[in-house]
Amino acid sequence: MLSSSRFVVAVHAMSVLARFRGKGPVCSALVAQSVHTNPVVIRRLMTELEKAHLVRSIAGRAGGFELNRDPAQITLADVYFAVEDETVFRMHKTDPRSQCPVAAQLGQVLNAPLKAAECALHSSLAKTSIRDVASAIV
Amino acid sequence: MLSSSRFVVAVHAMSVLARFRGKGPVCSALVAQSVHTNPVVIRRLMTELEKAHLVRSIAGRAGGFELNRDPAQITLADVYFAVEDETVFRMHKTDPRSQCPVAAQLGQVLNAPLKAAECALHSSLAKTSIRDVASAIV
DNA sequence: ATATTGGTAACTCCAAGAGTTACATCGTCA
DNA sequence: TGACGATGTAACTCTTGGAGTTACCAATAT
Repeated sequence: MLSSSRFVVAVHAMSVLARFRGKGPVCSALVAQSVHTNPVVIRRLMTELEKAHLVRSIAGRAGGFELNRDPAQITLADVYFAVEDETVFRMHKTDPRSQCPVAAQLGQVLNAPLKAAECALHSSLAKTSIRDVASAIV
Repeated sequence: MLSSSRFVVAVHAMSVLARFRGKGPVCSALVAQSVHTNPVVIRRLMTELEKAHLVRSIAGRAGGFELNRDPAQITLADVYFAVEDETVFRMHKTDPRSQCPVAAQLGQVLNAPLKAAECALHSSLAKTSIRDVASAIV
């Protein structure tokens, strides 16, 4: 499985937005300070979250980012799959015409169980919402 | 989530070993040919699988690798966690003394749901054995 | 003895994330 | 309407980690 810290950072950012909900947009610099990173990194993440309709951006002066839905309606699964576009399992190159039947057929054989595992991960992450996370923070 | 192709390659190698089970050890060069990689890469992987007691190595001439258990008793979860030692989710650095309560507490708050998700992944992968994989290959 | 195999160190190569700087663009507000 | 403060994004560097490769030592069957 390939993992960066993108997912956790995205959850972090979404939690900040949740806590500022109703108080106007939050600028990337403020989120970046909390995450302890660069504003551009946050904006790039936000671009992906916006594509997934989880946040919206407001341009211009006094602009920033807001959650695009009730935080109770945004789950960790939503965030995960918005930001980690790769599939969970990375295949190596297999040659379907290989002499070795394992090399030739492994991809197809693993397809179902790996999909199932990805589904299980999704279901588990879907049980926790951004509201759950944000409200657990004092 | 951080993913390399290590997991899938390990399953590939284990499947090859399963098919040669009872016919003596399989050398790294043969596995490497099937996986289409370098024998050293296979040996390095095998070292990790051996630490997890999934395979054993036989040194010297006519040596190689064998499964260390009945392939029906080795699951994809065993292989996954033998080879992807990282936890599934990578945290960013958080400062517990941060002014921002999100930064200070996020790690602790996410701990349980992320553990649960990792568990769910484990359970799903545990449903498929190396025997299942190997026997699905003609 | 010798040939063949694993074990492992040391190095290079490559890809991807993260960080940074710079700048165009947008929209508010004085 | 003009300036300011924000996003959007390109371009670049730095770092990290996996993968590939070469080389050589240790082990062991023949």
